[in-house]
Amino acid sequence: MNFDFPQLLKSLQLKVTPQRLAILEIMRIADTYLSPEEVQEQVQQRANGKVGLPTIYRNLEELSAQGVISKILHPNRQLYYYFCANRDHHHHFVCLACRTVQDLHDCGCAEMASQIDGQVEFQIMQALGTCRRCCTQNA
Amino acid sequence: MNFDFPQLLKSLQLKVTPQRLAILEIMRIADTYLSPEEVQEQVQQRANGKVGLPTIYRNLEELSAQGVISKILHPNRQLYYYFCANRDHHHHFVCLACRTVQDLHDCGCAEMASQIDGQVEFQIMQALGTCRRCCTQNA
DNA sequence: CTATTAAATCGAAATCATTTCTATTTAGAA
DNA sequence: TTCTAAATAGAAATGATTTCGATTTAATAG
Ligand SMILES: [Mn+2]
Ligand SMILES: [Mn+2]
Ligand SMILES: [Zn+2]
Ligand SMILES: [Zn+2]
Repeated sequence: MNFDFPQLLKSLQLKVTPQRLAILEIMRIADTYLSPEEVQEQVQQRANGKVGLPTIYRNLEELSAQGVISKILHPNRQLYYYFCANRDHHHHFVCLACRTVQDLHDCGCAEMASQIDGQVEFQIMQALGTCRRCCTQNA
Repeated sequence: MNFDFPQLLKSLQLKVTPQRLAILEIMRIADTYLSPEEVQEQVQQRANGKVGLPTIYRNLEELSAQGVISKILHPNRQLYYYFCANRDHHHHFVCLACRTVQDLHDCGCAEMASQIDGQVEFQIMQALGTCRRCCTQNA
């Protein structure tokens, strides 16, 4: 992954704004998935500058659409995003207790897609549950 | 699948109400996924009796939680449900154009779960796109 | 450096799918 | 038939997300 965010944004034809850089930096250092509101809080804490919530929503969605960050599918149906440095094709296991995310390689995506009679546009694949650490603590 | 819905409801410890039976019947005969509002419309058309929207929402969610119907993950983030008679473990390919659903067997769920360091509670897996029929028509 | 402009941001307000609430009804059991 | 927990109805609330119009700004060219 390219951690030169200004460069990254340029390559995506997006203007390099302080708001975007702040959002990207917060996502990069977060070790759990975050809601848009949480991203806003952290951006304000760190950068000490205000960023409007619509701006957060717009950018998180844009970055997600471009594959820079990934969207977490949560049972509560609200939006959460996670920055993953791993650029290889893979999926995630999400701990609902501590909000951490594990990478999952070895998926059956390709063979799954091969049995589809049509044009695949999205492939959703994600596991949810309780990570070992959280299992142990609450046992 | 047990198409004796009264029996099915009893086995799930749910009361056999006309509303539930109407919802189940509509879901069974639908050949596409449906939104709660669409279920309501069709229930009213067919049964000629009113069913409140909260009742529809509550029951669709309950039946989905019990595995009787499946929830469709749609990019617009609204709720959709689909009744699938196939009781074997499998997943779905959803056509966003005509709303039809294809069964997908041969998933890598098990091996995927095996690499997870924790307790899996949900496994989300779904493909979205355009079915061959729709591809052909719009070509 | 300045001018230009499309893109981006802002805050306020709107949206609307979904949920909650409470009174009433009803299925199922005794 | 009586009883009661479960289910339903309709009205109202909810609140995460989106939209809007005005303003600012990044990027480009001269
Ligand atoms: Mn990852
Ligand atoms: Mn199916
Ligand atoms: Zn955990
Ligand atoms: Zn189709």
